[in-house]
Amino acid sequence: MPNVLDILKERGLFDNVTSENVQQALNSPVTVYAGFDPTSDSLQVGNFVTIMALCHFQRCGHKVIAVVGGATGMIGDPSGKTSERSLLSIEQIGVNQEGIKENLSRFLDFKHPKAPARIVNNHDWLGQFSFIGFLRDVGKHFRMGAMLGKESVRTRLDSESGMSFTEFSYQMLQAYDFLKLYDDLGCTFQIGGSDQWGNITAGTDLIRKLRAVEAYGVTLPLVCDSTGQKFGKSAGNAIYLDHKKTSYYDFYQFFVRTADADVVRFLKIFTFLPLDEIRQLEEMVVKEPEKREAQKRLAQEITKTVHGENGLKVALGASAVLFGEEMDELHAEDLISIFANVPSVELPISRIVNLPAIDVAVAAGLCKSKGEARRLVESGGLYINNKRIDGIQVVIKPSDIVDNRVVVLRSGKKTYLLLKIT
RNA sequence: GGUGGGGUACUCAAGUGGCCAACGAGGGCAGACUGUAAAUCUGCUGGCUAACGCCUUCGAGGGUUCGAAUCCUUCCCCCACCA
Repeated sequence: MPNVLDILKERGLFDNVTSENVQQALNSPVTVYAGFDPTSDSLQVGNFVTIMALCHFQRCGHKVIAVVGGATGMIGDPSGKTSERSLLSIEQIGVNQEGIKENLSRFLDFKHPKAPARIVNNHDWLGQFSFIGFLRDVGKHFRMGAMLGKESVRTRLDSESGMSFTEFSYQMLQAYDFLKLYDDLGCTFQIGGSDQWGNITAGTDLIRKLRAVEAYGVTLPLVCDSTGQKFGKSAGNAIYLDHKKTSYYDFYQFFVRTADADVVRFLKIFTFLPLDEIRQLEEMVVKEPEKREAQKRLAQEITKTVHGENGLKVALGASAVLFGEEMDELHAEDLISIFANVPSVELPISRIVNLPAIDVAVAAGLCKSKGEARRLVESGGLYINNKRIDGIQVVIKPSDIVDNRVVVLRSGKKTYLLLKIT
């Protein structure tokens, strides 16, 4: 059995460990957990690093647990945040938790005969506590000095915005999660982003103190692109795993647009491709960067994992057309299938024909306001059926509606939206 | 509880009675160039309007004034020190 730590290291998924004994401890099967915040009903590609790491653990024969932070999500982790976040309702967290379960099932094997992955919700145990009970049973074991020394606490205390007691308490909750998982499921490992260091060590400390057992933590790098931006955002919007939130096409395209400087690193982190194969792709980036073979491969691999063969097919089809020929000879059927499950809006014909293009762009949601639509046209960035609109007075003609059924709206080079006539 | 500092658009940050829809930077959007890359250059970046212009916005409310983000007042919130 390969040591998972070696794999993490060679794939650029390793940041730090809490103990020198980690490598050795991983020579035999262990139980490992990672937490996921239920801030949305779908995970984002920003969660990939943690997900991939969990996958590698499972592939190496370890038991993996995904913890949905149903309770901690109601508090808000201050780590890596500059300001306190708003609290989520219990109902919303329930909805989000279901979505996250579904997302993870695409990566982790929950039916593995020997070591099936499992998902638990920390609200199941943290929700049981009374305030007094928690302070007596858990809070008693925490020292102020250690808590105040945490990076996440110090940065916030030094900042303008300060920190509430609620957030300050977060580390105790996460530490208790770890303890609980150790007691109930024999979990001795926690993985998380490098910003989780303080929370993870809070847990290993608590377990050592109360159970006289060494528990371990492995932190993963915070993945940024070559411009220093945190990985996973496109135009400020997160890329979600749920195709209703991020279409197959947009998902695929997000990865196709990876910069040359990042693509090899991302292949290692976000795919299971053998390193030999990645090296070959690396050569192609150097020799024929304009072909974008590595980027395409990256996008294909990830899209296939997340959305399956079918999702990939849709994304490839759409990409081929939209970055290929004119769409004059295409019919409504083609367009609808190309745009299957991608951003599309239905409008009655009365809100389209003979109306200014800018009004339609707003009605379809391509632009937020008429002013924005006007500016878009003035800068030459609005297209109807891939033809540039060259004046704010241009109206949509009946002939612009392909087969009387659809209109393709486009903003800039790559933002497409299909308008269906009802 | 006391004293002092602060709350400005997506973010940071100027502005301290009219020239402020509000300097500047970042971010974002669009255009050019290109390889659906990077870098660079250009325009835009509260709402409505073809436009003149009108409307809403500077923590919240009230007030002074011909006129306030700017002055007064009450309240809320944050930071620092003291208790």
